[in-house]
Amino acid sequence: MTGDARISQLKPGRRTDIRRENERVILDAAEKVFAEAGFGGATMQLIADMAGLPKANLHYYFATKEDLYRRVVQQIFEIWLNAAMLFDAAPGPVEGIGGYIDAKMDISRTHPSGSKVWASEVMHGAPVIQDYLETTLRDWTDGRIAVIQAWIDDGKMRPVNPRHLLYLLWATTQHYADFGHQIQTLNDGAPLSDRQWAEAKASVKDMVLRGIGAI
Amino acid sequence: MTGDARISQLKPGRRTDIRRENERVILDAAEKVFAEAGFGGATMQLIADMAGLPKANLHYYFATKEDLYRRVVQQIFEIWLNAAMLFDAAPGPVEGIGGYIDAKMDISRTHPSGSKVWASEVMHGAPVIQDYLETTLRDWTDGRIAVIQAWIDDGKMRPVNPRHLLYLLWATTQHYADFGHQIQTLNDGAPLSDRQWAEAKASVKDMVLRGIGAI
DNA sequence: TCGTTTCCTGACCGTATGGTCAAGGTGAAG
DNA sequence: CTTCACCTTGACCATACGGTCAGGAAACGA
Repeated sequence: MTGDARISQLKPGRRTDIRRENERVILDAAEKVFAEAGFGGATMQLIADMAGLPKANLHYYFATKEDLYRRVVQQIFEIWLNAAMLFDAAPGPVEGIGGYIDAKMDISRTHPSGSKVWASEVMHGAPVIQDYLETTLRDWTDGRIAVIQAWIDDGKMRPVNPRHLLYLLWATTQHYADFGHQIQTLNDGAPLSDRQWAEAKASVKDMVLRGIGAI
Repeated sequence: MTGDARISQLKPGRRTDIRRENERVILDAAEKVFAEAGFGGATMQLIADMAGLPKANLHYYFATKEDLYRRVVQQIFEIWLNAAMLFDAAPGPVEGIGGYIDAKMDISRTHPSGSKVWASEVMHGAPVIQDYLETTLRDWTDGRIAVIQAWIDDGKMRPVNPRHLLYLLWATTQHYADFGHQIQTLNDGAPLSDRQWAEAKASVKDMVLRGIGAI
């Protein structure tokens, strides 16, 4: 009880470390609770319990529930963007889009809560991250459309509509996180095994890359 | 639109008509509010305002918020199932899957709120419709997998994993409803026009049917 | 007309929630 | 040891929410 395993710092124990560590714990708990209950259904008490901290302590680090939620969504957005970089260094659609599918599928498996929070936020009209949609996401989308168009112009894939290809990629890869519960239910209640995840990734890549004439 | 002209009965004014009409108005309002705010974020007062009825009147027709929500979700589930019938009467994947994509895309356009409520329900672990997932949806899925497998065996399409093909279809078509706000934002803030919807449907069908070697 | 069933609704209630606060704890620097 | 900035938290508060209820208004059938 006294030996709190929360902080495993050995040497520094700096104040900033306490802050960083607690913010980390709270954000992780909040991501789960927001994903499972939605913004309205989530309660600060629930998040506090899951974080193993008293509720008042959350308000010391995050002024309001909305502030906490905003931080969670921003965190997810960065993960999306990082995964998106695979697109650029690729010589063609097989590596670029194939790698993007791999990355997004991996994220759906490792960060399902984040994906759900993002989906929920967008479904509710993106009250918190509307500006991100209008700036960062739009710019990124335009850039990727240009890359795909270049591949098309180079004859590396069929002339498909790049925008709707992106939507198909987003939809399909995130489906394995957002609708993970439905997929699990249709899998006799068991989470997808390593083998099944590999099969899912291979199937998606196969259908998409064939669909765009890249293989 | 849920006009405020609640009761436009001229002749019969039957009791059952009053009940039916008010339930209709309430369910429509509830679908919108649940879609926009989630179950937790939705309030009976909000639904009442949108329905143009006093809150106490909602509780006359629907005992609890959860009852009302349950009815909304069931209503959506039936729409899904109806659209799914197109699958059966088709001689091959071009008509069957192509028609299914058309139908699902149309639903995404005409019933975006319903799709969002369904998505939200599943994302939160399907607390209300878990039994539907385990029975009706599972049976339907197994049946469609058999149909697709038969098409594959008949050489009408490439041997893809039918289950993951279904997931790709669900994900992509519902994406246009669930992420409609994001799509609209990336479309300069304007809803997709008739022409753009047609382009979306054509693009999805083209990529999918090519991906499975049906065309 | 009267009686009965159904519908309508303002006022009310217990509870749970987001948020506040003041008092106390903690650790490092001087 | 003292100081001081930072961290912790039980207790508390105002509000908003889901739900209740009693009493009245319509809508029928007879």
